[in-house]
Amino acid sequence: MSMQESSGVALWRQVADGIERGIADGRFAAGEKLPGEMEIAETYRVNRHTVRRALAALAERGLVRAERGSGTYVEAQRLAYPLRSRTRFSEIVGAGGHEPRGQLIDASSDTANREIARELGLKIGAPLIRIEAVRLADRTPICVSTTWLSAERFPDAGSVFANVRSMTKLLGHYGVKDYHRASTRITAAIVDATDAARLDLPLGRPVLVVDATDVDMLDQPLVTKRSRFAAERVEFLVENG
Amino acid sequence: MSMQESSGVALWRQVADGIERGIADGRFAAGEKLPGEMEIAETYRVNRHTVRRALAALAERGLVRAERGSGTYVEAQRLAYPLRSRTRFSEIVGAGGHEPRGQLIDASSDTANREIARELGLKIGAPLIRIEAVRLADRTPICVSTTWLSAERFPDAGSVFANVRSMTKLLGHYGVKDYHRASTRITAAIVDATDAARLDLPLGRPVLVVDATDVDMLDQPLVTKRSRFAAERVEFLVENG
DNA sequence: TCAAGTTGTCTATGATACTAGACAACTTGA
DNA sequence: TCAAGTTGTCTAGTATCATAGACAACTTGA
Repeated sequence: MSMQESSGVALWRQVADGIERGIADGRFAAGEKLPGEMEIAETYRVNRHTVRRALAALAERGLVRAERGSGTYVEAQRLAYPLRSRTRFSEIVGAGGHEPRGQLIDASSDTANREIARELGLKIGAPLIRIEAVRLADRTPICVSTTWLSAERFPDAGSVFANVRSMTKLLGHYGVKDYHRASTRITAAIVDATDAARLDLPLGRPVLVVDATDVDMLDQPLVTKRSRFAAERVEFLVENG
Repeated sequence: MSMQESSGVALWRQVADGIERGIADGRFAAGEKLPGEMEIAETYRVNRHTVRRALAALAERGLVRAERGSGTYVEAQRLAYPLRSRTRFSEIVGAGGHEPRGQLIDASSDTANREIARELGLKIGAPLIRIEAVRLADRTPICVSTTWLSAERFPDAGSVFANVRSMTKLLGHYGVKDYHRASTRITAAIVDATDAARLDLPLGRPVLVVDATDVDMLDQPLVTKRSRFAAERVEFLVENG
């Protein structure tokens, strides 16, 4: 069968636009499996290779993700993550209509190096508790963070976090009613092997690395942490002014 | 120079869209000459042939018209031609901001065939006056019409029309103060050679063929006519309700 | 009448788009 | 373990897109 008209818009682009419209208007929900390439080819009356071209274009933009042997899936919308003074993972994720989850990976003892000592207002070598945790929205890992707290001020913080699975609740357990972000530094890197496994992320993908320190209402440092966000799953929003 | 990106939209289409936008927002006024093909090619950084492809697409849609040796011109906006009970060419054209003109081509005697006799309420073979006229907006021919009137009721109508060049005025000359459209039938056809010359239209172009009969306030038939409109120059508006 | 500038048409070449078929690699569920 | 279904990757052929150059046909204005 021949082209009926030369519209000046490539077939693969027409297919890609059609699928994108389907995603935008919810006909294909986030995380859902698209029809097979063959089926798409039939509905649009084009060759399977043309469909693959369309899907490749969508994949490059992060709208879909192909899994060999399984299917092509609609990528979850990037989580909008506003960077405000008051930054609570659970609140941000909940506001996005997702269920926030936290999962303890490891809690151990550590001692303050110079940077952490400066951030927390402690002496170098001061006893610390280091908490490794992964935080998820619904079932999707969003970030892994390494959090350091003073072992003197927050004794046994590791087992407390294992129970409450939320930094906000952990601090509340120690009588901290409120806290806010004192400083935030953002860089990017390639995910390392251990983080890749924890984030369920292929090797080679970029992560957003966030170094942050939270303080209480008297500006006393509470915790400092380094979080690694799967770049393709979040979008930081900086609020100016 | 190579393509900077594969957008899935053909270059000629991008050029065509750009020019069309220019026409739509008035950067290229109706009747105005577009830049030369070479100049357009330079501004869009494409080959002249690519520009020609774009212009051909626009010409096919009637937006521009190429004149060999001279240039490519923006076609006049299609004349909005409402089809109402009260249909006066001069009023419609005047309302569009154009100067209505009429030009007598031929006036001759005729006799009523069955159709015309029925439309005008005459007997078959009744004497008629047949007027061939072309009607223009500014200097652009819009339509040619063949009008039949009863020779008994409108004696010498041909020479009267030659003077007043308006059907409304002609009827007024015979004491008809007002009239309105009784019936309108619309079809389409390909322009014939004589009409093509009168409309200044290339052969092969479509025309809208309108058969209409006007009656006076007592519903007595006055004139019946067949008009051929250059399809690319008008746009009939049917007002519902 | 002539020169400059315009659109129209031809040939040619390379890049890209689309189709077609085959098979490999992988996942899933029975 | 196996069969069915999925995506990934080849090769190949045809059509369209885009570029390039040359010249014809025509219009315009000096």
